[in-house]
Formats: sequence, C-alpha cells, structure tokens
Amino acid sequence: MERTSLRMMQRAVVGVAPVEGDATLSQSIRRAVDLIRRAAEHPLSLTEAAEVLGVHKSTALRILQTLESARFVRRTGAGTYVLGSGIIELSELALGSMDLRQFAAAPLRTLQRKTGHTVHLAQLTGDEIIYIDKVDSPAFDAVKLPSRIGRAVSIYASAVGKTILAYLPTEERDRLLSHVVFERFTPTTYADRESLDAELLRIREHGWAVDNGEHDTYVMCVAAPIRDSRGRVIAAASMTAIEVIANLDQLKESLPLLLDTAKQISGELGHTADLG
Amino acid sequence: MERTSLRMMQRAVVGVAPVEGDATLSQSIRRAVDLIRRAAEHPLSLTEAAEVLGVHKSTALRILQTLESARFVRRTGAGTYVLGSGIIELSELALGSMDLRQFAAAPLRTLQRKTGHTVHLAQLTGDEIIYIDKVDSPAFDAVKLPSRIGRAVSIYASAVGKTILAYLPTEERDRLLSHVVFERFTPTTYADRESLDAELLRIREHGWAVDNGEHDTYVMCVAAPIRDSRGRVIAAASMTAIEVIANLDQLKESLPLLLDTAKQISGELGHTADLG
DNA sequence: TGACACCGTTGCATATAGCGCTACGATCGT
DNA sequence: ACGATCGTAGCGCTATATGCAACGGTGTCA
Repeated sequence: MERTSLRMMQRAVVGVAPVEGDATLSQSIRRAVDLIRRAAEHPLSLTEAAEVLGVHKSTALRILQTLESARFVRRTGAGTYVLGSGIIELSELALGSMDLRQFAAAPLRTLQRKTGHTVHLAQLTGDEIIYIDKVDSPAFDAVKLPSRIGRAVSIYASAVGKTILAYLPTEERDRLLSHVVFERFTPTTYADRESLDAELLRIREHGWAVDNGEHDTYVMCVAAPIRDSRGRVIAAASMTAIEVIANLDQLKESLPLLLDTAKQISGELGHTADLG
Repeated sequence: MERTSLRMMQRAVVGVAPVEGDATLSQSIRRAVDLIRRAAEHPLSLTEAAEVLGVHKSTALRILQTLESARFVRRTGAGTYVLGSGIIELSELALGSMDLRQFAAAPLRTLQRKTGHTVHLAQLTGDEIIYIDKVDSPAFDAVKLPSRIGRAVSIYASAVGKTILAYLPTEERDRLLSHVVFERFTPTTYADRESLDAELLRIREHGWAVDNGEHDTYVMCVAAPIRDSRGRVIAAASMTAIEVIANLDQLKESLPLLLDTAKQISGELGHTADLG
C-alpha cells in the first residue's frame, strides 16, 4: 500500500499528464515512454526523472539503464540522460522506407528553390495526417513554424488536411471525421461539419486548397493533392507563408508551380494523369 | 515455472539476439524495445509479435497497446503494427535542437551540389560517432550506401571517425580506444593501435583524412574536421564515393571544397580560424 | 578541514504489476 | 456450414518491478 500511496501523491504533486492512464496498459513501458519524452526535451538527471515519474530513484535508474542499453537514451558526461541515437536511427529507417517521400524529395526541393516558400509534404497515416517531409525556406530561420516531420497536423484546419479529406472516399471521410471534435482555433476555422463539407466541395472543384489562418491566424498555406498509381489521393504538398513574409495572394501566384510539382510526384508514383 | 520454460524455449527457437540480457534491466521495457525494432523493419502481426518475444499473445497485445497509446507504433488497417509517428517526432525534436546540424545544413547541401558526391556530417556523441546529417547524391539512387542518420559508424575504420579521433585530446582518445576491439574489415583497415596512431598523425599533418575502403572495400571517403568556438574538433564532414562512380583521386580533386565547407561550418559555430 | 548535503548506485524483501491461461467472438477460407 | 486462425477480455498466480535502507563519492559551506 505504501507504494501506491507514494506514487499517487507524487504524481498529483507534479501535475503532469503522462501517457493516458488506461488500466490495461503496461505501467513500466508507460514510464519508459515518459522518460524518453522528457529526455528528448532537455537533459534529465536521475533525481529529476524519479520526481517526474513519482517513483523511487532506483526505479528510475533501472528504467533509464534499460533504455540506455537500447540506445534510446544516452548518458552525457555530466551524468544526465538525453535522447539517444537509437531513436533517430529507427526514425530514419521508417522515413527512408516510405516510397512517397523518396519520390517527392527532389521535386519538393526544386519547388522550394523556385518559390522561396517553406514546403511541406503530408500523408494520411492511419487516422492522422503526418508531415513526412519539410523543406525550410532559408528566408526566415528566425520565425519558426510549429510544423515538424512526424508531427500530426489538424485534419480539418490545415490545407494539407483538407486536401486529403476532400478526395477521400465518402465512407472513409465520415469515419475519420466521426472521431473529430471540432474546435474553432481562429475566426476562419471551419468548425462544423456543414461548412467544412462546403469547403471540401470547393477544394474538389478547384483542385487545390487554401488555409487562410485557420489554425494559427498568421499562418497561410496552399496545398495540392498527390495521387498514387490507382489515382487515389494519398498525400498533399503545401507551401506555407507567414503573414509578414508573403500573404495569401503571393502564395497563389506560385500555385501553378505547386500544382505542377504535385502532378510530377504523382507521376513518379505511377499515376497517369489522364483523369485530370 | 511453466512461464519461464515456455519463454526460454521459444526464445531459443527464434534465435534472435534482443537487447543485451542484463538481469538488472527491466523485462517489459526490453520487450517493448524489441517490438519497436521489429515493427520498424516490417509490419508485425500480433501472433508474430508474440512469437518473436516468446510470450503469450495477450502479453504481446498489452505491450503493443501501450506502445500504440504513445504513438510509438501504429495499427494499420490490416491489423498489423508498424512504427508510429511518435518516434519520428521525437527524432526530429532531437535533431532539430542540434546547433551544429542547423548551421551545417546549408553549406553541406551546397557542397553536394557543387561536387555531386554524397555528403555526410558525423559527430562524436558519447562514445560513438553518429551520422547526424546526410545529403544524398542524386546520381546513384540505386546503389544504396549503408549509412543512415542516427547510425553509429566505426570509430577507427571511417574517414569521419579517424578525423575526430585524430584531433581528440590524448586521454580522451585513449579512453575511447580502450573499449575498442579492433577488427580487420578489409585489407586496408588499420586494425591495430600502432598503425592507427601513425595514420592519425598523418591526418593531423594533412588536416584531412581518407577512408580507402577500410570498412567496405568499395566505399571511399575523404573527411575534414569541424571545430567549435573553443577550437575543439567536435565533428567531421565527409564526401563519399562508391568505387564505380568516383575513385579516390576524383574525391581528392574536390578536397579544397570540402575543407572550405568544414571551415565555413566551424566559422558558423564561432571558431576563429586563426590557428589554422 | 571537517561536517553536511546531495547524488547515484547496490542488494534485498515485498507485493504489485505483468504474466500465461482459458474462453469467447470475429473473420476467413474451404 | 464448418474448422482454423486471429485478436480480445477476465482471472488467478507468481515472477518481476518496486521501495527501502545503506553505501560511496563529490562537492560546498563554515
């Protein structure tokens, strides 16, 4: 009993929400995941790790040692733990095996160079839209976009999300959106199913999508669909601008290049462009 | 007892070496790591996962569910498990926060474009040399180099490894090499401490290193050191050629560009090049 | 220089968390 | 329609992960 009470007490004190607390999940693995996440953010001392988890130091030590043996974390000279190369290696392995990413890499970089905008590639992966590549604009390294490879992006409040959604088979779209709880991030967000459906219709008519600051007021995007060999839209490429750099009209000037790029990538994937 | 015997039996049958079997390490975390690794290689069914670990299906299920809740793995429509975006996200977080990588990105890409060779950036991280960036040559996408971002590279049988080793403080170099068991990968490998020391001396004299097929017969490299603001060599940049594409002499023609690039990156890191 | 405080590490006894088992439901292929 | 295979849920047992106490090392302040 003392273990439980100590654990609960300390967890309450720390007040951090770790991985969701389903009872059927494995405790030690959840703790390990928590520590990996923390270590990815900033170097973690053993004592700190124990406090974060609300466990005894020896417990945290064993977890960290296990993770270290897998190279998921690494001990620095100062004795703190940081993310290890094992994670990075796995990630590269996964990204490298994505055909889409390989085919798209060169065209996306060309697009970036020609337009100067930050370019993204996003893919429907399971129930999420994930950025799988990103080419930064060298123009504004100071202003950091919140996007990151591997991160999920809003399915209804982003140009890439809406693009993929627009071309999805109806039942698949319904299934995805049934999970969704709509949230009005900004005044321009399509925050209910009806207005979103109308927007998706517009996207299908045009063949491209716009994000007019629908998730973050100052972030504008245009996106175009990418099709596989069977003609199905499986991904989307986008150009992003932060308001101060380029407004939406400027982005639209580069739209033909974006559409060309998307078509080119689709071609690499074996899509014969007959259907338009 | 039945549990143990079942486990040992099946593990023996599978014959795969998982994370080292130190008794003080956490069993379930080790199992989780194993499953992550497997899932990264190819989609994993539940039954397969259980077989791989040598545990009951329900056990494997609980582990996979926990990993899924952390988005370390993801369920595909077919019910199999593959690597999830959580891993990729973590990796990007770690790589993105490396100053060296950010400063080096543009110069390395310029170098690649000018020379056409595949370019690598490697860093001493803990006791390992890790690739932290790579710019592929568009010339040979068929011939795949074994290198990957995040993967450790031989410390004594690679151009980047030898370069970093050459400029390390003596006691640090001794410490690193004391762990090493030399192995003669190819006829050109420096497979003992004496010949390696002589090679390191040559590297310091020239200011750059060569890998003349010392790990893989057909892989040639040249590398140059990168220094931080205190003048210490913390990383190395290299150009790689596969024999059929460019031989070592061709690589050396581009050497001035490589040295320039390395110097430029060092400059970005705050190194004042007075000392040469 | 001593004494205190803090950190990481080890060994051990304990009970909890993770395990295998059984049984059920679903899906598939014959 | 049937068997076979797969994934899932619940349950009781114990192996496993845990907290604890004690130790050694390293600073830090008086």
